[in-house]
Amino acid sequence: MPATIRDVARASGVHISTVSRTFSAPHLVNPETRSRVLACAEHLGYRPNRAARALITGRTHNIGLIVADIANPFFPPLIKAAESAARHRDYHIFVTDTNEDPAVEEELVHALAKQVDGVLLCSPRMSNSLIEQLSREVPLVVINRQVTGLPSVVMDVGQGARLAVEHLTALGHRHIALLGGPRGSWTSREIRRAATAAARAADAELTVLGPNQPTEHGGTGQAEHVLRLGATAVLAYNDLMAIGLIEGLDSLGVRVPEEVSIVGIDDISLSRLTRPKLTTVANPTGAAGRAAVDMLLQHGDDRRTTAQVTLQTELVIRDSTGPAPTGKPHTVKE
Amino acid sequence: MPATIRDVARASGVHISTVSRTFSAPHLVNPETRSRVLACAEHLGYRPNRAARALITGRTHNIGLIVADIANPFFPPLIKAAESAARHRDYHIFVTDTNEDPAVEEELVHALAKQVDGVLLCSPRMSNSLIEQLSREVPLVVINRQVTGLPSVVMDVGQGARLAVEHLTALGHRHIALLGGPRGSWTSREIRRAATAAARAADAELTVLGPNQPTEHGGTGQAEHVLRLGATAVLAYNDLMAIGLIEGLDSLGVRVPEEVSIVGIDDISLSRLTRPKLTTVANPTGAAGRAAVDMLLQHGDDRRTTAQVTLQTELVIRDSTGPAPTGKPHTVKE
DNA sequence: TCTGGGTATGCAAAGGTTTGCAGACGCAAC
DNA sequence: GTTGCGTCTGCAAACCTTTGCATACCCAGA
Repeated sequence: MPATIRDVARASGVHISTVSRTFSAPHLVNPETRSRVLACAEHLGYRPNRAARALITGRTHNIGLIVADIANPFFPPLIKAAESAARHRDYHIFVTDTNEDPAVEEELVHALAKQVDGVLLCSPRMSNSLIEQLSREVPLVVINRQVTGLPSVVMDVGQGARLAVEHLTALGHRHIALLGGPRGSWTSREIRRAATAAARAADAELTVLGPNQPTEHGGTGQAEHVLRLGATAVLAYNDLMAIGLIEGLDSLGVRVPEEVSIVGIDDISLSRLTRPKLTTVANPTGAAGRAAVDMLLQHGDDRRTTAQVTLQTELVIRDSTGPAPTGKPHTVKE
Repeated sequence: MPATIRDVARASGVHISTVSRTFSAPHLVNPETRSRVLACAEHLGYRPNRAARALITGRTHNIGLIVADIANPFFPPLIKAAESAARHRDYHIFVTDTNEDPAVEEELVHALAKQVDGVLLCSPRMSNSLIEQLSREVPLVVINRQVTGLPSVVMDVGQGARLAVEHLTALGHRHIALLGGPRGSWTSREIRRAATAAARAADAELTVLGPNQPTEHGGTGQAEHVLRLGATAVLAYNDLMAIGLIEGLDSLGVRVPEEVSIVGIDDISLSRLTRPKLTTVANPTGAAGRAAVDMLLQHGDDRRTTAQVTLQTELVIRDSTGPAPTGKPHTVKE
């Protein structure tokens, strides 16, 4: 039903190669012929079949972007920035969601390969070795993870975690709980590493809780646990969990930050809307999305580039952190 | 570099057609041969090129999903439901974002055509005639809009708006402001139509403000306007705007719902997190996503099906609405 | 021994496009 | 009247698969 290059050639009385050139190398065809061809194409509603073109040129002008959970407000700004960067270079971004499932991740890379010129793997949950293996199938740029031999963009979440812990210890907190992220998360390991070191340096106790689902619910569910632990401050893997934790504590009658201080990570827009407003580590997600697209596209087919970009993070102090409570710790109501 | 069907054929000593059948019609090939071919394929890391396959079968097993703004929490549940429905039928969803720009919308349809078996057009901002025209290029299912001759899935937002207005008038509100959505939105027009009718029926006054950006910011910006108007209740185009409006009123020192009642639309998860919790019209976004995928896939190539599905909405009463204030209306602080 | 049927494989066209090469043509210079 | 060059266009191969048809073979039945 849709018109092909052959239809246009027939209608305008030229060979298909001339039609092809009219679109992809206009300077090679006589202006008169060109306008005739264009008129016929217009009239027939012809559009080059991008799949067929890609088959021969090897370029699809598409980029795949795989994220762990599109419902997590952390991702949309990154996605939008990537889309904007791609659009400027005449590329399109196809976003897919893995539901935090490593198996789906792998399958999506396979599905995208050959339909895109490269894949941005955002917060992958699968193993490094699998990622390396997949990178032989399609060019990969990894975001929120470092994989040796592969180009990557990470935010310096270790530094952020350190700043957060220092902020809390400076407020007098001696026992901090860390709400870990999901299994397989590089970021979660980094946070843990840095937070542990920072706590030790300040001679404070740090207890790791997890792994947890990186959602509001994952935070809510740990509220009781945090209280039982007797921690007076919590660093959460992300803002969503921090917000969930605030909710959970609230419904247990515990006030934030008077009784428990909470720090999130990401600085999603939502963190400015909650009460109290969330103290959090700001991640430059937009810059990360742009950088990833740049890295993928910059070096054409030259896959040897394995630059690793690290973006700075920043502690944003709002209302969910305060001085450690004096007196004895709260108790869980039975 | 990546292995093709030819490499596998050479390695296993059979014709390429046998390799092809090993993957797409295994029962047609001798078990012995099959396992030999599979071993070679495995060893070479061969994966069928989906683009090439699509070229000949005409099926890509991909579905495009175009949304107006991926950062709007309204969409992710819909996206996830669509993905899940698609996955069950061995399809993949490619999501793209238009930044609320009709021109980008059109371009994306063109880009997706031939790379997908159909496109789910979600909350389109372009004209009906353009949509019809594009539907000749690739099968389309429209969500959140009715276009004659095209399959569509809409939520009965008119009913929702009516319920909301009735709720407000029952609370004694005589002057309601309606925060309209973006230009080109079918939903916005429906809401306006239904709200106007419902207000007239209750003998209340309804003032339409807009068009507005369907974001938090779009709501914040209208706070002063609403006050100046003297309206005691507001129905917003979506929850994001409602939340923005609450913020805006809050910073003007106006209390919700004591002085102004606010109703949103969508019931995004965020609406349960704000203070006060938002009264809103719940949209069955998940069901809409699933229904759209079903409609697209159900009828194979039979494009004549133009079923129009309407899903029910529901008013969820929370804490942002209350009795109309007695006494004189508030005044804008200068 | 011949026929018939079933199974496994090969052959080649097809799908829509790009692109290196070669041919056609016109024109200027010698 | 050649030669040579430049511009435009056609030819056909190539990209990687799938699939209808033909072929080859084996085995059973008569």
